[in-house]
Amino acid sequence: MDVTNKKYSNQGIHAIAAIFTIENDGLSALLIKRKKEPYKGKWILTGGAVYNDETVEEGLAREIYEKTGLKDLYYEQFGVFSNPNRSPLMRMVAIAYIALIDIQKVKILKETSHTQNAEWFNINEIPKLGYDHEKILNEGLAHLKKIILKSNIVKVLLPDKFTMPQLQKIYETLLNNKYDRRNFRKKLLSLGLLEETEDDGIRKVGKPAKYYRFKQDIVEKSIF
Amino acid sequence: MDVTNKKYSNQGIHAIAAIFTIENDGLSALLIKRKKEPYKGKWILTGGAVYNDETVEEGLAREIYEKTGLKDLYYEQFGVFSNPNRSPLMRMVAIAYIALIDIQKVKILKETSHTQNAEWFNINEIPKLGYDHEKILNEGLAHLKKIILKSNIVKVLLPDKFTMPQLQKIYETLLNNKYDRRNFRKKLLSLGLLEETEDDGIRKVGKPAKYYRFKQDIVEKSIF
DNA sequence: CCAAAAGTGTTCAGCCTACACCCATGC
DNA sequence: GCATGGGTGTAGGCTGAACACTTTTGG
Repeated sequence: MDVTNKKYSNQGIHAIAAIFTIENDGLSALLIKRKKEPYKGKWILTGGAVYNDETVEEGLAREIYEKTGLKDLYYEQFGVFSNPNRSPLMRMVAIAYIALIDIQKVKILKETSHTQNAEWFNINEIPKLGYDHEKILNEGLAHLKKIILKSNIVKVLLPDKFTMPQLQKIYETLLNNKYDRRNFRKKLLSLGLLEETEDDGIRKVGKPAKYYRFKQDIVEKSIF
Repeated sequence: MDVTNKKYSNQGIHAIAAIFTIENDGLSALLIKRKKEPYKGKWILTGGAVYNDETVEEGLAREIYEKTGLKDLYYEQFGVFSNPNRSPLMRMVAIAYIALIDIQKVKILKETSHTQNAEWFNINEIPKLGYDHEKILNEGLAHLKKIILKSNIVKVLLPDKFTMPQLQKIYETLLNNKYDRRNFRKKLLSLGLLEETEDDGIRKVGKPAKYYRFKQDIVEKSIF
């Protein structure tokens, strides 16, 4: 192709992630407060321009680490946003991902991280966002709800060991639904993805729950 | 962002489609014979660089029309290929789509089109492809097989009116499976997506089949 | 011993699977 | 009238939904 042709020059790629986690009070998304124009002072999703020598996913991981201190997230590409005017300075095509992380990993990091400008927002309390990020976040959320049904992706939102009630709560939060305790347990165990593991010794009120873990990594399998 | 920073300069976007149709002898993909270096003489998928003033999907539709004469296909984005060396002249990120079209529309076009370099290949007889297009085609095919289960996407592979056996054959081809005629009919009718329509008058051997059409456009609904 | 939370089993309905015979047409 | 291809119904097994009581712990 003709490298100097004006039709193609000055294009760039944005890698952008809607980062989600589950907190006690439900699903949360991570937002960054922008420090520079354009959209100075606005909340936006995490991401940025991809360098020439990295894949889009490498660029995304780098941007997330630089801006939030988080790493080793689970990523999944779900869309492309390419309105020619979506970014004011030059033509940028956004490649959009959802990224998922277990809240416990976030908590461990929080004490040492450079997250002064990053904050978790409950999904029902998202402010207005800069760029086209509101659209990206909404489509990312829809994608998350879809994939939660079709694989054991919840694995990445949970600690290594977890109880049935914890697992059930995540499905109920994400799918905005209630399930019968007995049926839920039967269903999840029948999928053959879980194995029982030993108690973690922490005692709370009530009968202690059994602990489980996922036998294998992410697998495509219809959950509901 | 800094528009002149070397880290970001000289990037471009490829929109690339694995175009599929159903012919009598099964699923076929459209390939283009490349006329220039690099990969001169090799078969590749349809696509090309996106202009500054168009969305990726607009660029894709334009490229497909320029190179094959086809238009009004159904598109669905399924992946991003961004190995920094995937294209020799400059850094190009490929945004990959599947595109689907009814073979009858292709036949009508064929007589007048500029498709000297485009040819349909049965999916089991694909030659070696240039660039990373073999990988893109394989992942596109996997995507197609997935979505066929979850929506009435077959609509775009069929003429407006079709018979149950025609419909069944498409599912069997794509899913590489056999279904019982009675159960297939029951299942498809129970989804409520089809309505009976009048015969097209064309007579062949055997008892004439009833004709159906889809009541509405593409809908997400689990088919199997 | 009381409150809190988790574990457990059975019944019913709807759906999927397997399966064989009759019917309308062209030649 | 025969060959070709399409249409149709039923019985059994499986899966998902509804539902209430018992068990273990902390205080």
